[in-house]
Amino acid sequence: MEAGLSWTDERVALLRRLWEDGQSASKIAAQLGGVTRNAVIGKVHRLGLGGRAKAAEDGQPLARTQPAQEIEAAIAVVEAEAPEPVAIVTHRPAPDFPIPASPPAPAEPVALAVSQRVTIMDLRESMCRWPLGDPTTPEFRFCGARSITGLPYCTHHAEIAYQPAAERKRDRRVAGFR
DNA sequence: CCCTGATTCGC
DNA sequence: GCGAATCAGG
Repeated sequence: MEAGLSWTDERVALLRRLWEDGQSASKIAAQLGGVTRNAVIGKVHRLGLGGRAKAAEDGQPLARTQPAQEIEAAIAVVEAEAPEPVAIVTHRPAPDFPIPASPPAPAEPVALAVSQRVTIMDLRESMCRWPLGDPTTPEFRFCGARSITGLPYCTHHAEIAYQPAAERKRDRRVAGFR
């Protein structure tokens, strides 16, 4: 996949998604990889975009949790890839999702029996969509383990994403972003 | 000086 | 069509 970078349908779909989300050109460029912000801006104009929900110009990007954005971006790509409209899971993570930018722990001894790590290109409907790493880098991956049927996550990450309110209120969100 | 998008124009 | 260089602005 790291072959000839160009404006493939997938990359254009991701570009559209992120741009309309209010992401800056430089951030989009970083996320796409292999292109500069100028390239992104140029493409945006050629696509006839250009106007979007102003809010990120000098303020913050439109809210929404980070994971939600990555997941939506992934879904956008998956949709672009799919030959025909398949039933796509449009789950929204819990409001108080763990923060991706600063993982609880730097690294752990890899006790992960469930984690293949896949890029956006290899992510399939049956795979866990849990984001791993910094989405602004090319190293960004998804968990990729077998997801629970009907849910976007594997058993492990589903536990984190769907914490019962009862347990959650007593900060039981140790599992963090791994 | 950091960043933002907009425009131009050689390729 | 593409994107570096450049411009204008915060």
